[in-house]
Amino acid sequence: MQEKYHPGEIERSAQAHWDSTGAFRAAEDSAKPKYYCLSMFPYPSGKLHMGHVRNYTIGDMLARWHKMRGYNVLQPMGWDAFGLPAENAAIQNRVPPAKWTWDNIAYMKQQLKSLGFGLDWERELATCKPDYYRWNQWLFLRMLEKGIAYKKTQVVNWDPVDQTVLANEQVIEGRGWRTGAPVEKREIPGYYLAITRYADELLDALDTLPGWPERVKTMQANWIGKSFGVRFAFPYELDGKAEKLWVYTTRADTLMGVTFCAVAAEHPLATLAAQGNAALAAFITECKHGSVMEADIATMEKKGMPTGIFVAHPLTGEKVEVWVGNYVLMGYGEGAVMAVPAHDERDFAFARKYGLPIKQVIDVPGKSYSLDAWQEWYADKQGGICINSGKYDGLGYDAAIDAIAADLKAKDLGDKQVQYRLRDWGISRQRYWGCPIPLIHCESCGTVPVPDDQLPVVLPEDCVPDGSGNPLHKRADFLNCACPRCGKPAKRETDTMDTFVDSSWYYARYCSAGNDKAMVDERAKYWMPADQYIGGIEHAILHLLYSRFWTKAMRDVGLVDYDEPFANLLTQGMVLNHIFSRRTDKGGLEYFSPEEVELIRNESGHVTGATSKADGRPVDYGGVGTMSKSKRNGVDPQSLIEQYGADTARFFMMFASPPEQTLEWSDSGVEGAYRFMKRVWAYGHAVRDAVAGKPAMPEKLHEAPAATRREIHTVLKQANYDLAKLQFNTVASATMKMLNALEKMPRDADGSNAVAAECISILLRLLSPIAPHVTHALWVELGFGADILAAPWPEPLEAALAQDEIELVLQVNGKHRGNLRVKVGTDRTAIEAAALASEMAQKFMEGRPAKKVVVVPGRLVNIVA
RNA sequence: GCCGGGAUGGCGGAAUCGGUAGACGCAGCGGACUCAAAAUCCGCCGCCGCAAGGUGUGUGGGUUCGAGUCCCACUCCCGGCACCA
Repeated sequence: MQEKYHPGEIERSAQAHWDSTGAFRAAEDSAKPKYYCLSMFPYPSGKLHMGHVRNYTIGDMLARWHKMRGYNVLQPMGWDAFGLPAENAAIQNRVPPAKWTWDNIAYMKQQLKSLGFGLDWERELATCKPDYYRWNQWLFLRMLEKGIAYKKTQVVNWDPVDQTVLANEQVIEGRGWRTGAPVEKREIPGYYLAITRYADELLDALDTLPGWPERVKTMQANWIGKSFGVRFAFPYELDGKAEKLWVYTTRADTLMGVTFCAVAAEHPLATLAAQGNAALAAFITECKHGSVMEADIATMEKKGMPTGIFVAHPLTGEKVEVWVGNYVLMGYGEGAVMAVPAHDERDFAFARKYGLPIKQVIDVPGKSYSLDAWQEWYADKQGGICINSGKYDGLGYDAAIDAIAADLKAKDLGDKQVQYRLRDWGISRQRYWGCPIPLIHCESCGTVPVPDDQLPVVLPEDCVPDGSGNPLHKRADFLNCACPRCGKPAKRETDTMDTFVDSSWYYARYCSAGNDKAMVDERAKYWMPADQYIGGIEHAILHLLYSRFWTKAMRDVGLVDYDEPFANLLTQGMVLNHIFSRRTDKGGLEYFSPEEVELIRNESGHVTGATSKADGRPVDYGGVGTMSKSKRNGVDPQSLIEQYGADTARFFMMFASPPEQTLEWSDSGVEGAYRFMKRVWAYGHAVRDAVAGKPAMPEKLHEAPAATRREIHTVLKQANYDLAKLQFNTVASATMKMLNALEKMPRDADGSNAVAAECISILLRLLSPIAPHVTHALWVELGFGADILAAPWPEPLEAALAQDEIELVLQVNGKHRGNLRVKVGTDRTAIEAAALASEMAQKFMEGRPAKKVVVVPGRLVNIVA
């Protein structure tokens, strides 16, 4: 064994040991309690980035910690292998997405191995493999049978130049990213999953997840957005026939303040009014431009135009004009809203812009209403009472809604209704690199499901998309088939599934690896639900909600017997880096990686801009943002691993900040982690002979070794507390504190060898989940055993922690003035007396008598003078 | 815009229940070793001040013997917003 620290050799040898002993192969038949440690699988974008290193180091840390605490641990890994970046790479390099994806997987797998993660590779999966995605297709067909999957129209971003559907990400300021052409909204048919049927269960079951962060549960609850309101109609006549314009509101108490209604551009009333009204037709066309993203819609200028159509107020019969508003969405609610400008901020702004009447119907005592500016209280539900509302005057929020809903019901014009913000999950994608939707279109039989025995519908792997639509349209061998019902020639569906489908159940498939007869089997019942799920906070809503829904759907098909997939959730913060971009000639956006630019900083060191190293011209600085392939701001950990080794990379990543916190990337500081690894290695060698003698701990230790031992056990106690909180940065710093203390301990006093032996064994075990290679090598070298993974997790000893004096903080009037040493167990009166008698207290009391003395046991004394 | 989160030295961060603000590192400064450099080791290190001391946790208020921590109002930054994953 070498005295100098060579991480490359140490790490190769430790990894070879784990491989040859099958250290991380998980078996179901263990008497130990199981611990399923699951990290979100990566998209194979090419190389690992720092977010992956952070994610998987956290997971590996938890897995190894639990293994040493006696759990039967499963930690699998796989690939979220379908998706848009593979098509983008194909457009750029003319390489089939399949080849690009498999090459990336091979490279990233080798990177994961070099980081020493304790993964069970025998359960590896990739969602782009037919033996995986056939089960997406199979369950989709079950959902179709149960009516959970159904067809309706969806609104998509349409690039009129490339003649293709764009992802939201591909729309930049309302234009196509490649063509720069203004994007249009287009309605096309697609398949939906009725997640809203599970809305109540998805909401209520959040209470059964104590191991989930409150913030994630709050976000999901708000996303589901259960509201109690009133669905009612404004009656009107059309060609002599009675019609109704339906709307939904949570503010029925303000119904008497309605001064107009607004409908979406796609609403039938808008279409009707546009006939013979060229201006309105033009406005409706204008509304159909722009992106479908909610953020864009919410921030764009609110515009509207009257239709000339009037409906009747359901209670007063007064005429109310219908407007078309660009902010009303057809796909949400009824595609129409009532407008109460006096008590809704958006309606208020809209009414003021177009000179529409504003009628105050809610009053809060002590406040005065003014049309000059919107005030927060106008929308207050709690303190207000109805005014200008006829028979409802004087009623509060709840009473008014009850009365108004009852009157609407009596007129058969509406009733109370529970509504959700959550919408059904549209899973159709007009893209090539995804799981084919297993349907066949037959001229005689219509849409026919592919029979189970013909699954999977295999995606051809040799297509190369060119940016102008789905290449499957040109693949005769894929497209043409026989109708399963009548046998006549038919066409396959070319839409593929949203990749969120793939990631909604992969964790259950790890547990049933290799089964070609069933989606999941008995083994899933052993391992699921996952005891710990770890992944980025950016998945707080969509991926986690879809997975919860998919689990319930699988349960209802009888595949699994659990209700929720993830018992405990750790949402790691994003790893951020600077973003640089430049507008292309066509109006698209080109990103620059941080290595390709020279930074411009202001006096305080903040980045304000940059220039390209290639051409010297300025690039736009977009602030910091999450590391992503598309923004080209990811940092490849490979150079770190090569230069310093995996242990340093892992240690630094854990040390840098607590897991849940956002981390702005900077590689200064890696040196410190590397220095620490070298010091651990050197200290191990320095005490090797002392430890080899297996020195016994004496009954009575000398003062110096006793103090060192107390410090190590105190730090260990804190570290174990921090581990339970999943606060790994202070666990890393605890190992540094331990080494500092051990290095300072004089090695000649009686018992110092025994303390060194005990404490280095504690240090190595505490450090092993973070830096498993160096600790594995030293554990063996120092003769503690053949495998540190088999060693028990260290616990602090009470005997080592005992002390007879403690130091209290002495304050005068709340200001820290000194310290006070007292024997353990000194009573309050004696502490007060000692405090008052102390020199510092006398000095700062300046002769004033003590009005009060606050004693916090074990902590401080505060004299109020 | 809406929903969720965050802000502490030059930098990353620590401070468990409201009780010594800045643990542990990075950077910096001074020193030792060296022909020299690297590596390593020792010391200093929030700001103002010679010192005593004062001051300090994004901003402004409040509660308390005592506030980074609790309350109110605000600013900026990050994540999500349903076709990035």
